[in-house]
Amino acid sequence: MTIMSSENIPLLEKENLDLPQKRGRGRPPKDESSKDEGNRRLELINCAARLFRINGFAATSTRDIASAAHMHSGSPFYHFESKQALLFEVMQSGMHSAMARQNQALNTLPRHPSQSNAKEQLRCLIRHHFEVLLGTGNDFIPVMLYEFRSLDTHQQAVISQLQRHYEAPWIPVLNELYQHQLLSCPVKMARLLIFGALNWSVQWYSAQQAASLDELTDAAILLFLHPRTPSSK
Amino acid sequence: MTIMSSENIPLLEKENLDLPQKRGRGRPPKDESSKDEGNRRLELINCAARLFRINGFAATSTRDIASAAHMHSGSPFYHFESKQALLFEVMQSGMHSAMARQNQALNTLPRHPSQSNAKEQLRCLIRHHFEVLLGTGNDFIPVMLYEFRSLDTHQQAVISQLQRHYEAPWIPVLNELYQHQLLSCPVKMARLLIFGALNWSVQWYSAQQAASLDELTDAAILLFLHPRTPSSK
DNA sequence: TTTTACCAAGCATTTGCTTGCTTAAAATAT
DNA sequence: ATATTTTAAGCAAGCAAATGCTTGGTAAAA
Repeated sequence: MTIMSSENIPLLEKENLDLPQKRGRGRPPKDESSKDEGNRRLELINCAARLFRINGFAATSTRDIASAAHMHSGSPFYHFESKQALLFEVMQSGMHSAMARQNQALNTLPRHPSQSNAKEQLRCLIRHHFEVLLGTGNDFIPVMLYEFRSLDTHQQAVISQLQRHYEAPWIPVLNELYQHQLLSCPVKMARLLIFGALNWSVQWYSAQQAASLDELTDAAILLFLHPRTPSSK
Repeated sequence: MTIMSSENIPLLEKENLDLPQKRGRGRPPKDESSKDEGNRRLELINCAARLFRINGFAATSTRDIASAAHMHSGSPFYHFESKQALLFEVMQSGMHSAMARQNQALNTLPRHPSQSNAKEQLRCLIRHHFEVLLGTGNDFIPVMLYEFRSLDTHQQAVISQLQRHYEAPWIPVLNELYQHQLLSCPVKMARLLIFGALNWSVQWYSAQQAASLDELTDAAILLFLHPRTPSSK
C-alpha cells in the first residue's frame, strides 16, 4: 500500500486502440443507458469503500484510491472535494442502500397475519443485517461502523440520523417480543447488545470455512429469544 | 492534533530550579521504590494507549505521543524501535493485565460449592470484561480490539494467542450452561456473539448518563441466559 | 464553443525515524 | 572520600518519503 506508489498506475495495457473502456480523458460517451450518473465517481466510491474497509481510513492514501480506480493521483479531487468528503459519501450511500434493502426485505413478510409474527420479523431483520455486514461487496456499512470518528461533527450528526432510521423498524418488533416475554432484557439495552453481537461479526466472519448467514441468524435467534413453551419452535 | 506541532512542547514552567520532577536529561534517580522499571517508558505506553484509542493508530503521530509524554519528537524511539512496536507493547501489556485481573476475579468466587455456579461465574466474567472495556483508564483493550490489523503477521499471532488464553475460562462455563439448557445457542457461536455484544459497548457506552457496569451486566445476563424455572432468579 | 473528465506536475506539510550530542545519576576505581 | 568512567535518558536538528490537495492544461463528446 505504501510501497511503489509514485505514479505507477498505467500498467494498463498500452496500445490497444479503441477498446470501449479506453476512457482516457474527455467527456464520456453517453452510451445507451442514459442514466449514467457519474460512472467513474461511483467506481471511486466502491474502490474507496473496499480500501477503507481493508486498511482503514487514515491508512489509505488518496493515491491508493486513485490507483485502484485506474486514475492518477489528483483525479479523485475532481469528483470529491476532500478525502473526508469521499468517506462521507461512502457511508451515506451505504446507509441509503442498506435502508432501502431492509424495507424491501420487511415488505416480503406477511402483514401481521393474526397477532404475533414478531419473531419472524426479528429473524428477517437479523438475516438482512448479516447480509449488509457480510455479503460480498458490502464494504460500506463496515466502513461506517469502524470509521465514524474520522468524520467531522456535522457529518457524524447526519450519519447518526441515518442510523436511527435504520434501527427504527427494530424497536416495535423488540417491544412486542418483550411484552410477550420472548425477550427478557429491557428493549433499550437489548437493542444495543444485539446490534453489538451482530456488528462484531465483521471481525471474525469469513465466507469460506464458517457458517452460512442463515445459520448465523438461527444461532442469534436462539441466543436472544427465550421460548415460552417447551417446544423451541 | 495536527495543528501547531513543530516542537512546541516545552511550555513547561521554565526557571524553577531543582523541582524534583525536572527530570531533564541524564540518568533517573533510583528513588525509594527500587523497582522503577522504565518509568518514562511506561508513561509513553499509557499516552500512546490513550491517543490510539481516541484517534486510532494511523491517525496518531509519534509526535503526538511524544508531546503527550512531554518529550521531544525523536525521544520515543529511544524506548521503542518503531511506532508499530509501541502499539504492540500497548496491546501486550493490556492483555497481560486483563488476564491477571480476570483470574483474580474468578478466584474470589466460591469453588463450585455444590453443582452449578456456572451462572455466577458467567456473571463474574461478564462484569469483569465490562470493567476491562469501559473502566476509567483502560484504553489498552479497546486499542487491541480496534487496531489489530495494524500489526504485522507475527504480532497478530502473538496477540491472538493471548486472546485465546483470555477466553479460555469462558468455555467450560458456557459448556455447562448449555448442558443445563440455560443457554440455547451452541457454545461456539454463543461465545462469538456474546463477545461481540460486550465488545461493542465501547462504541456507545459513556460513563455519565448511562447505566452502571453492574446494570449492564444484569442486562446481558437477562439477554443471554434462559431461566429454566418460572422464577427468573 | 462549451463542458466533462481527466492528466501531469508539483507544492506545502506531515510523518516515521536517524544521527550526533548533552546531561546527570550510578558504578567503579583510586 | 574523591575522582573517573559508564550508562540511561533524552534533546536538537534534520532527512527522505509519503500525503492531501492545487493548478494549468487537454482531449473528446455535446
